[in-house]
Amino acid sequence: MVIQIFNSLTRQKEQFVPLEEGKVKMYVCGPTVYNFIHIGNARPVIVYDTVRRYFQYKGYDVKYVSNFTDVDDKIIKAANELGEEVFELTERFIHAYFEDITALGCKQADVHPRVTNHMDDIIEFIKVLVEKGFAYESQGDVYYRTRKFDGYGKLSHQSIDDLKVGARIEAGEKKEDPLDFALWKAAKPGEIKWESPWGEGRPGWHIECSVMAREHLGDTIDIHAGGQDLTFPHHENEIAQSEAYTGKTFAKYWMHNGYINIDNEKMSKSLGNFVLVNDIRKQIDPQVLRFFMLSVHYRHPINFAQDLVESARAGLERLRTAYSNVEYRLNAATNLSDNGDTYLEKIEEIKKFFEEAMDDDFNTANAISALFELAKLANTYLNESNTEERVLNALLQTFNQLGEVLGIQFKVEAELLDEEIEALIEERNQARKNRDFARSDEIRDQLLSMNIILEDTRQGTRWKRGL
RNA sequence: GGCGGCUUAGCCAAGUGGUAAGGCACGGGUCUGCAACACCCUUACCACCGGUUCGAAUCCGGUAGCCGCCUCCA
Repeated sequence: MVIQIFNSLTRQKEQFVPLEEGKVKMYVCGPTVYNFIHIGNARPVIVYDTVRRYFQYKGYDVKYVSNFTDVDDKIIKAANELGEEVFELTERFIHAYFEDITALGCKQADVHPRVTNHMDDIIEFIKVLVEKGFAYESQGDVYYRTRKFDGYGKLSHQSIDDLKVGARIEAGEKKEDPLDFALWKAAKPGEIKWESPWGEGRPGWHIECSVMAREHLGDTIDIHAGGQDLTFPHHENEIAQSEAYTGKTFAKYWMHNGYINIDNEKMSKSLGNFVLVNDIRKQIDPQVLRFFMLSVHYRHPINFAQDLVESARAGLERLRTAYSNVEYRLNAATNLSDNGDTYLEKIEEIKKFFEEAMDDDFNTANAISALFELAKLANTYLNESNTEERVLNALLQTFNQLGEVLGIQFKVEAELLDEEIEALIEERNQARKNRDFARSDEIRDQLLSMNIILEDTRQGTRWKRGL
């Protein structure tokens, strides 16, 4: 099957055809590193990590690039407020970023380019745009001449004149046209700065992505992705810069994920309802957060609320329980059943359903429903009196394969109980044999208070930790 | 004003022409010493109005409500 991607550029689902057979070149706009990331920043990281994982599952060789914006106004402001050097601040939050996304089950990109490491490339790029007449210098700033670029507005589907209506016109404007945007900004006294043909300064916000995408992935890339809010102006401007520079298509497919609301309200500074990944992942299992995010289609808004996360938690727990129950049964497989093939076929059907869901514009909500089907199948199988290792193994393997695509682990690391707890379980089983249920219930409650949940089965007493 | 999105059961959420996946919660049942896990059963006037069609949650038109973007920083 072929993957269909909803392309923001055409506003349609399109078949994914790679530029180069078997390869995918992806660029995902990364964070401006002046603070810890919040869950709104985390959504694209999780979503596109999953996209990447699915391409890999399908056998593609993916080159995944995601930048760090490590110099910009917000960073300079934060550094000033904290009395910290810009590079110290950014280094600190880049480190924190990796910690956060790793906890969320996201792999690092193949390349994490930083603006400050590409200053020469950026200056060179701007120079070419000036030479070609797509940019002009004005009092130490350099601006992009949007009127000069024919396709301006094609991503946000706005005509340049409509855009102009909304554009701010400010006094003392150094731009020729209000729609023009800065490629290079002259440094103000005391600000971090780099030498350039236009004087000391630093790059504008949009130019970095054009430069770094080209540097690491080439003139044309397969997929360029980011949050919906980046469509305009950021991505529109990237297209203008890159296509003016190369004369080629910048990105074939544009993907944009929806926003996150907090308790049905927009996350905003004024409301003070920012949820930092660094805080929330200490309260909620980050795997639950990831599972929660993937339970909604990536292009739709998602509402972050305690009861909804709790419901996701319960769902993930159901999947994990099914997984560990299959594992537990592996020790008691009789290999006597005669309906193993039927189950193996059903597993294949579920896998197919999963793939069809993911092929259809990465419909993770449906993909997750396939996992619930798998759990139900596993549970039904475990109710059979005879089970075969090959079926149990196929169930576990499928859980693992599909979980790998979503970045969700069902397997809980094997853990040895202390002798004390083992002894308690043993004591309880003795008590049960002796029909001393008062004592056995007492022990069960005692273990429960240690977050150890006991489940009695025909094959013995199994235990798990609460999620 | 321009462009776009959303409205499906108590809650969440799939579903773009053939009378509604899945999850959470609730209720009933089976299993269990009791539980837990699990399984079975039950639960939908698809915002509203009109149209196209043999047939629409799905297409078209309209209405209502909610939401996003329309250039950072100064």
